[in-house]
Amino acid sequence: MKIGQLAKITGVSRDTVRLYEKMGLVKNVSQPYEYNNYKEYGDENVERIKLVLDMKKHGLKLSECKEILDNLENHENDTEFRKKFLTQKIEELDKKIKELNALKKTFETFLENDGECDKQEEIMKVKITTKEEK
Amino acid sequence: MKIGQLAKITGVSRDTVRLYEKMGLVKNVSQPYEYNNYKEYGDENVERIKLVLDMKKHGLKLSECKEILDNLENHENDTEFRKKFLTQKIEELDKKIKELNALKKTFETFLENDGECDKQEEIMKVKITTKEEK
DNA sequence: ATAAACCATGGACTATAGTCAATAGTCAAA
DNA sequence: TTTGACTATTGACTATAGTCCATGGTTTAT
Repeated sequence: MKIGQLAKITGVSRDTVRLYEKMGLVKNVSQPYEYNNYKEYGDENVERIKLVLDMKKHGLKLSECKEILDNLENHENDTEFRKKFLTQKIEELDKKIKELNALKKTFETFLENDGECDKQEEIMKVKITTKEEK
Repeated sequence: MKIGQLAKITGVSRDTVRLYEKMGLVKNVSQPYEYNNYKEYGDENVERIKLVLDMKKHGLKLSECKEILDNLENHENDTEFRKKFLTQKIEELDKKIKELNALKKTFETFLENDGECDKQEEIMKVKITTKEEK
């Protein structure tokens, strides 16, 4: 498929596809054909980009996404490696989920304490402590 | 407290504190004292920065963190507003948690399918489809 | 056939979130 | 008292993740 179609399907801009291509997140791209100078993008790039967007959404930077894609693709037959690698990634996700739940709880505490102020008194109130003396 | 102490407690650099101060994430900062040109930072900034780091970790940008802090601090007595606002933030967190769980499931699928290839064949295999003809 | 929409490439530009260096003054410990 | 650590401010620099533009060629629909 051509770049425009790939961009459209995945919902990113052509420029973004080109950036991802340069970074190695989009692969299996043909050389520009002689007869029209256009390039052909392998279909798997749809899934690659979607996975990248998914990971990016949760704070992974593109270099980290690349590392993950590379590790999975470069060890297709090394079951041991993949198992270790994926298990680790899953653990990292679990950690993130826990953190998010903690943050959620923080907000819920703010909510609960409203009306009967308590914790947000500490945290959210601007105490104007103008120390002018030494 | 002075900037160095605030930085140390929260684990960010002095420069970061200064940046946050300029952005309004760190507040209640005195003018530089005449006798030594140093500034005094209110203690609440510890909690503010910690909350910012917590939110940042999950993809919120500083401007969004500021919006949240501002909304909470500027509506201390508007229980209705706070309730609506916090409820919405909590919903957003829930959405993120769901997304993370989905991503986790994706990785778990990769893991399960190892050995008996299946889905990752589609996604992870580089099919070298070198189309040279029109 | 011609305009609109597409493609490739390169470079400039933007926003975000910092970090670093220069300058200059202050504090604290040896 | 002098060195090292701290502070303020400004501006430059960095990395990340794009976007936009210019140029020039191609394809497609009218």
